[in-house]
Amino acid sequence: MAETPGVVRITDVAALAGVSPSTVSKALNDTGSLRPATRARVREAAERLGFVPDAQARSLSARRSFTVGLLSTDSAGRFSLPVVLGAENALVGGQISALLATARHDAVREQHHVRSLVARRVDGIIVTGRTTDPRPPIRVPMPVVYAFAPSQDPDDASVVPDDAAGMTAVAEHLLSLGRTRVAYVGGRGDQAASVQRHAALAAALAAHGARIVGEPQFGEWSERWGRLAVDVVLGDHRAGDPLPVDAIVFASDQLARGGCDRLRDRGVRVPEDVAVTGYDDWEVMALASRPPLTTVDPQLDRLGQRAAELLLAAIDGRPAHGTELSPPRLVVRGSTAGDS
Amino acid sequence: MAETPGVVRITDVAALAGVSPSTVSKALNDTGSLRPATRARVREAAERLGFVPDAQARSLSARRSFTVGLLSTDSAGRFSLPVVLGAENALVGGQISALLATARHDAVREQHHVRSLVARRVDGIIVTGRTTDPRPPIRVPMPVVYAFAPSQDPDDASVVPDDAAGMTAVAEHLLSLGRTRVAYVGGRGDQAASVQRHAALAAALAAHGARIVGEPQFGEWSERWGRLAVDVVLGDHRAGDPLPVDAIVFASDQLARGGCDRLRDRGVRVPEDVAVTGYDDWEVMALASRPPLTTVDPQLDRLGQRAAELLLAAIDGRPAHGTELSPPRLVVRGSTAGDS
DNA sequence: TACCGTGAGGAAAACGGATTCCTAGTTTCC
DNA sequence: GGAAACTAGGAATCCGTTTTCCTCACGGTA
Repeated sequence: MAETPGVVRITDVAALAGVSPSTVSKALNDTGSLRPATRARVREAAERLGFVPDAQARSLSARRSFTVGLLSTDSAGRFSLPVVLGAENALVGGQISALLATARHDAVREQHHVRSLVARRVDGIIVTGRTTDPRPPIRVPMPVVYAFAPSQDPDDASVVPDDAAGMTAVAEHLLSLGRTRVAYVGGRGDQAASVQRHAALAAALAAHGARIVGEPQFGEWSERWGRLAVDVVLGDHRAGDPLPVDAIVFASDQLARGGCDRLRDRGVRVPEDVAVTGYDDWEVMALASRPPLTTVDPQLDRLGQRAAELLLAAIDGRPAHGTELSPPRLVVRGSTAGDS
Repeated sequence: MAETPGVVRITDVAALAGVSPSTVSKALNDTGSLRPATRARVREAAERLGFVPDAQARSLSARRSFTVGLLSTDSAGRFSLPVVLGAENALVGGQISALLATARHDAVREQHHVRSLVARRVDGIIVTGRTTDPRPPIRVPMPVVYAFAPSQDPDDASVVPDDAAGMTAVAEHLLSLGRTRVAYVGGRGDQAASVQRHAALAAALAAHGARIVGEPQFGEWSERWGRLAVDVVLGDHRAGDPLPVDAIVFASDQLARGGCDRLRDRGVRVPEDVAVTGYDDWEVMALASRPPLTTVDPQLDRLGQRAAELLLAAIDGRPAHGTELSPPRLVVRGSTAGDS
């Protein structure tokens, strides 16, 4: 093959600067001892030619690939996508490239992807999942950080959203508005997100002498269930009667949006009669809801970023252990406060 | 460095199969002349060990990296995500890995990513965008396929959703239901998706002797605008009066959902009085709408897959030129048909 | 002036594992 | 029994950057 056009090699830079390739390498990597003038001349030549060192050749001597794998069990990506993007973004800063591997919830495919990443000698892997339920660890000869879905092995490095902090913020927000009769509506009862959020809400309310009204309601993660759950919570309440609750905490924005719709249908005013909160800050839901939802933004991009930081540190020989919580952010909108 | 544990090399397979590395290579690549029995034995050994050839070493002799870049201008990814996933999926089949590069709508960052991909000697690049509006081409010394957002250069290989086909299907569906007084509500008037869909709808209706009632309405891609647009379309219509339209075609599911909500608020029955259609088949919108939306699924995963196929062909020396249309699929639900 | 230390830059080896000639050994068929 | 065809191994090859020596020149010191 003739030399590929458009690709600039270190020898081209060397020729333009009138030095040897090794000098170029030293100049660009700030190693060796060179006269400042030479260094500058080489730098300028590299700049002029738009030289970017060949990553493959680079990894040859460096014995690392400057590449990490992003393994996602969740191809649909409602949650893992922001995590992946956050991670990718943080990696770019460190001159690291991201290999995408989506396994669409299929163990065989995942195994295949893992092998492929190992074959490519990635420096590390970030594993994300579809839910916050702990997942089986992968066994690979390089550092791994689990993001969003933690590893079942508590010694592995994981970063998960701090749902307890999120729900505590919700509870304190509601209490500060004087709401004390709070109902909880979750999604699937077999998932950590439903259960943990309930537990955190109950604990936060209890800490201020309040508690959840009635049983927590579990169903599915859909607007439909949000609507139905409102009927369950309100029971046979009729317009004019005193309401059994003055706030409903939903475990997702979808649920909360369905809830708002149903409350409106039944003539219950939000937030005057009943305050409503969601979770996730999925803007397309939270903003389209009437009224817009007070919710918790889990800041998944930051979570992904943090996972990338931990992975880079591990690659650098400073591995982390255990599960780290990534802080959420309360977003107050019209469904609890009257101002919008 | 001692041999990294967990990494299976060709020598390991060779040892297990009791042959030499070169024999393993020939067996797995179907080259050279080997006894079928030997081939089978090697294959089994490779299978047992989970051998995946080191991509770097492979690229040494093959003079290609077996890696392609997925350059996305759209980090949020409502549309580019399915495209990227579809592409990634198609690539995996060809033993190709996907390097993710998201540029979040920033030319400088994009340039940086492009350089990085070139430095990694990717075999090709798939470029996706946030909208279907044509985008400036990138200049790189390897094949490029533009997916979703076509290149401004008509000679470049692009794959875009066939909105005309989608809207034609919508028009024919409505006409088959006897609806002839059709209004159109688009999103942003400066975007191709809004404008082209309108043109296609108008043309399809005209082909059957019908035409769009009133002016096309353009606004923004939100449920809010969908609601407002209904008021514009219905004008000062009051319950009981004959309606000015018997169908409203919205350019997105979000718009259509807002439209349905507003129609219901005003006492107009969907689909009995007015049929409603959306676009995108964004399930979280289309299914949560009351009634569920008849819509067009652009099948973006297939589009991404097709882009990957074209790229692989181009890498293989058979480049494509011009823009290819990727077929959509009409999804009929309760907002036009009564059955659900 | 001779010697040594040091700074600057070049030459060449190392990096890595799959691939691919080329050749030797083995079978098969007249 | 010999020649052709087949099978499989040995060793060179692939790539561009990094890194390790080395050399050479220069200046300071004895």
